[in-house]
Amino acid sequence: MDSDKSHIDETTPRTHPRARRRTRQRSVIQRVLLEANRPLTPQDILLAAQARAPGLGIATVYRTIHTMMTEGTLVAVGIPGEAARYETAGKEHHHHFQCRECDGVFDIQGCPTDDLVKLAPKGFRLESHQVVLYGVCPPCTGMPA
Amino acid sequence: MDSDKSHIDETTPRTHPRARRRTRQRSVIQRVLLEANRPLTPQDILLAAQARAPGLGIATVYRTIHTMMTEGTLVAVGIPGEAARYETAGKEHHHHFQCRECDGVFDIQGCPTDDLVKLAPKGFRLESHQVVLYGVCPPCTGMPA
DNA sequence: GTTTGTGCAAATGTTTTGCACAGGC
DNA sequence: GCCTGTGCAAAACATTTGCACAAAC
Repeated sequence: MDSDKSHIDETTPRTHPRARRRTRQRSVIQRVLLEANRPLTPQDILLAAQARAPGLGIATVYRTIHTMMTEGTLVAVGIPGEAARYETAGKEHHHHFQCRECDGVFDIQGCPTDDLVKLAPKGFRLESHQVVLYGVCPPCTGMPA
Repeated sequence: MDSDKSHIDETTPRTHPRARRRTRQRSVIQRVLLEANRPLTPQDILLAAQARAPGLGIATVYRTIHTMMTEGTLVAVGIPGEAARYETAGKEHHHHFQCRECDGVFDIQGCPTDDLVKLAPKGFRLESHQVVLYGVCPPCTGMPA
């Protein structure tokens, strides 16, 4: 659906059927994650990445996720009972809102860090935290987005 | 590849090969959930329930989880990248702490509700929320529990 | 040359579903 | 009798891993 060279530098020399696109798929995945302004599931990432690099496999998505999480450049966002979603860690510290109507996840600003720190019981070393708000997003309440 | 009766003594009245334990397994599962004072994974629930009702199947665990979530008597606790954990909803409102060393999840008391309410952007209808703190638990820091 | 990243497919793990049947009504 | 809950097994879906080989160095 897109001629590779159109927007992917990827310097693809296009030699054999399957001899190409051997350049860092990771960069493709990173771009997808950077451009999304909300957490994505592995499947979301796969689909978006395949649009840019056809043939990219799900294994590469998972491997890249793990690599980036280890590096600390990606964070997992937990949504109860659902597949994990991931987003780049570079962003300003923030939290999420999930709409129970459309299941969409939105970034929200602000964080009562000081209040959360007080929650950690004695003896527990607090390193990070996550807040998820649930409710209904503007479109789903009938309001304009 | 095992003769059923060979090792399932388990107080099995042993009438027919599989004519027994036909009573509400759900009550067994509910008891397990009530007695646990922390969120459990479906596998945790299965093991604990099987100790009380041998032969109870994983499908029953999942079906009961769904039923109870629909009723609102069970809530899912989201831990990024891991299997969902569940706990009874009746408890006092609280949140969780997960140790990154042992992966254990602990209940913690207190909740800065008022501060969290302020986080919801205009137009978003806030219905509930969840806070997860991450760090290291006392045993894993070398301190006595 | 060696090392690394990748696609593919198989393996593993998790959750859901179809079905037959026991128990409660 | 009918309805519901259940065990079992298979299916569906999610995630990880082994392997061969191309690309990068």
